[in-house]
Amino acid sequence: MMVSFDRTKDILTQIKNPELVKRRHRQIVDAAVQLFIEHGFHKTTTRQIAAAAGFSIGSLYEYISSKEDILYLVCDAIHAEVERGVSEAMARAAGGRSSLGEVIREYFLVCNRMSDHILLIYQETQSLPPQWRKKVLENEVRITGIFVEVMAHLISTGDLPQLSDRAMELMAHNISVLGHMWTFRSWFLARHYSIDDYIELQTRFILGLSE
Amino acid sequence: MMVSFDRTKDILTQIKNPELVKRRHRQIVDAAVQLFIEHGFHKTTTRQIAAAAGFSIGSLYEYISSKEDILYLVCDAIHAEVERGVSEAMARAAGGRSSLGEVIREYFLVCNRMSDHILLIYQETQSLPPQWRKKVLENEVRITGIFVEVMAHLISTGDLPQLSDRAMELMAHNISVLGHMWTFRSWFLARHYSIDDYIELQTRFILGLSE
DNA sequence: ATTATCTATAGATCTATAGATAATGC
DNA sequence: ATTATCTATAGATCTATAGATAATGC
Repeated sequence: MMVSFDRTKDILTQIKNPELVKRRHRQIVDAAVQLFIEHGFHKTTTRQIAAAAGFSIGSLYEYISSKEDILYLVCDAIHAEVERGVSEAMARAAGGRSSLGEVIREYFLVCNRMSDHILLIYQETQSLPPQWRKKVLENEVRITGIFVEVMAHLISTGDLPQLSDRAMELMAHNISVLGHMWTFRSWFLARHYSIDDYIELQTRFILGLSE
Repeated sequence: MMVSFDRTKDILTQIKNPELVKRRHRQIVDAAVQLFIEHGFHKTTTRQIAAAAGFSIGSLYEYISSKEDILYLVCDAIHAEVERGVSEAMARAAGGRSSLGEVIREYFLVCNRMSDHILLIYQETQSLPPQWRKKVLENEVRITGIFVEVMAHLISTGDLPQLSDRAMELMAHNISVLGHMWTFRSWFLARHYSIDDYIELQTRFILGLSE
């Protein structure tokens, strides 16, 4: 899956042409995502990344200044892609008479589609230097914030029962994490439930409906 | 926090005295848990582990045959400790007239107490060789299974509404993961909720009660 | 004699860079 | 002249083991 990218500005580089930097960063990210998913961050070497991106190890280091830079580019690109997916999904869900059920459905489908990428974030965020780990966690909060907004809107239109702000915020986190759960427990869940089963059962669970 | 241990049998060793092996393995685990929590598995060296455990690098390798062995011992010890905590908690919750609310409360308190350890499992399980990753994931299923049993019992006594087996199993996974969520989102949650707030709100959420 | 421990290091990486070469634009 | 790329390797680790030494039990 292609992941979008635009965090060039945070990374030091020797190269003058900004368009070129952008293109090379994209190549680096696309190569690294696949390798990290397959082997993990630590077992992937900078040489492998350079080779997969199609240039030499020397050139690679003209566009980044450390291996951690690559992980940051990767995490940020994944979040951008997830956020884009969620925003589009929200727009689609808001098309008809929007309901929380549809929002959950669209979001869980994004999680299903980007399963490997979300798992990667769970496993490797810790390997980032602190200042960048912080940025990556802020991305996570921003995505959760989308659900808060949707829920607040649904409450205002009466399509969702009244909730305190704190309960609503926690519910937004729950929705986020139950989406992620499909990715990090798929080794079990996917053997017992299809993604559609999962969505249906979890929607009932979240909305507090009995069967 | 001390973590218990009994997976000596899986690890090859040159040493004849089984009691000694057990004691050394425990030392290795106790040293490694702290180092892994602080620096992660990959950034911790075998020398650091040997030093923290109180013997030489040469001796360390008499008791294990690879660095991954240590990670396996650590993951297994953590699961044993969590499982012990959960079992005790279940026993306590079952003391009076047991309710799912009390079970959740006791379990979430275990997660709160073992926060760093649970986080470690989330981050480093991937670094295990496949056969041992499998064992670690089985541990996770076993712990979830405890909730399934409790819920089945509560349904049989009428203390919990009727549920299909699949819905019940998924609910057990949700309880597990929402407990873990307190550990891997504490960077956000702990700033807004105390553990008691968290338990109360999540209990309402899981039981499908309105406010 | 056997078992456990230690010291010293082989051997294998891997990241990051220096310096040489090629490509581009005036 | 300037910018981008490549090759070759310095320098720094780190895991795992070989061989020497100490401790234990008969």
